[in-house]
Amino acid sequence: MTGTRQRIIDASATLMRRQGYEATGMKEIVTAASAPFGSVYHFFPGGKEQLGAETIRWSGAEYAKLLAAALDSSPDLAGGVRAFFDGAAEYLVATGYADACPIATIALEVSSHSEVLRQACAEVFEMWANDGARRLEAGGVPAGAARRLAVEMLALLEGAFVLCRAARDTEALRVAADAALASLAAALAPGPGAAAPAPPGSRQEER
Amino acid sequence: MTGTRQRIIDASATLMRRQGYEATGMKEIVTAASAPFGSVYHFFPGGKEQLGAETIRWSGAEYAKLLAAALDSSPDLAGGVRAFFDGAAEYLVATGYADACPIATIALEVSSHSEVLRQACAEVFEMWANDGARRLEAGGVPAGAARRLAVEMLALLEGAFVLCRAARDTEALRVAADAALASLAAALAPGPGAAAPAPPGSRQEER
DNA sequence: GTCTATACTTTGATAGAC
DNA sequence: GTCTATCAAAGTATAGAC
Repeated sequence: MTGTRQRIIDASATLMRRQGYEATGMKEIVTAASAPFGSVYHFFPGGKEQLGAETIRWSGAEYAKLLAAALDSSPDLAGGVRAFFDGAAEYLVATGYADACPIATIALEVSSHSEVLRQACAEVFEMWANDGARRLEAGGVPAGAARRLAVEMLALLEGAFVLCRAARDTEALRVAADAALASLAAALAPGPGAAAPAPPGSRQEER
Repeated sequence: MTGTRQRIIDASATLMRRQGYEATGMKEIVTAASAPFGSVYHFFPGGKEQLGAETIRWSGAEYAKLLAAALDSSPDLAGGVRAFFDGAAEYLVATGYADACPIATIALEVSSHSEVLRQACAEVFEMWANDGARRLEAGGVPAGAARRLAVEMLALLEGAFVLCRAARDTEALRVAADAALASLAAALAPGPGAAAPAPPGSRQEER
């Protein structure tokens, strides 16, 4: 049995992921969490902003686990990256194009409005980029290129989410996945200009 | 002297670009537009949703002009792409990381809430992708790769905007620009595996 | 600590004088 | 067509009984 406090965060995360921060009301959250209205101010005396900050950090940690699981699902890096993008697209379609990045909507909404929430989003993005860079480096990407490639992949993912949700179509995610894999292959190649051998089992695109 | 109606759209575009759709109030808009409150319902009988839709379409068309101007500023494609990303980063910093994509925040907010607004955003993104693909093709990118490359660049741009606004840092935009130029160079290369000659005057990165 | 009732503010929207 | 006054509803937040 999960506690009331965590149920509130769960409900907040689900609603804010789909609707954003501004459109999600405190009453809506406690209703979805099956909690009395007063509870939210008992557990989060800082009000909506505190709840928002905790929602962002919790969602960010959960999504990092998802990323790790996808990368672990394949022996080679390319397969893991492909699995993550494929899984994101599948989930997006399954939820009627509602559930993409758990914090991107909030990030854009609050960046110029709440320093507390903006920073919480920044920390989550930074954690994802760091985690990604470490995994890339462990998989053979040169140290000097790992961070750059991780940020590139994250930007491709986030941008594709924006386009896919608006279009109700997965084209952008498929394009982003191919682009991410092509950049990965280039980074894994021994030298610039030389063609990288395609890892076995990966659907390598040529560019 | 611009009309009241256009002044309202201007104000709406500026505010929604920075704060999004939900956080921007009708009263805030008419105040910024120096218009009486009743005017907004005189010109936009459909209320906030109609004003939002017109704001999205107008902002989208304006941004398309900006894209065209950047691409026209350089004789070669790579220089134009570089100019656009550089200009976006410069403007972002100049506005205190407030002004990035004019419609991305709205797109994420309303995608699961208003079909009218979602479609308006989808049409704008589609127009940008189409414009981009045509320019790429005119610049020498093979017909089969132009659309894919345009969508990739758009995703890189949108994703970088999300990351840059949250981090208050231009790293992601710089990474996205390099990635876009690398993909462009690969698409312009005569055959896969062969190195593309760097166009004169462009700051070509090797990967 | 759980829950209800309510205070106060702001929202989108309308009516109607001019 | 311009502008003011106002409405009903929803927003966040608080007080206080239990």
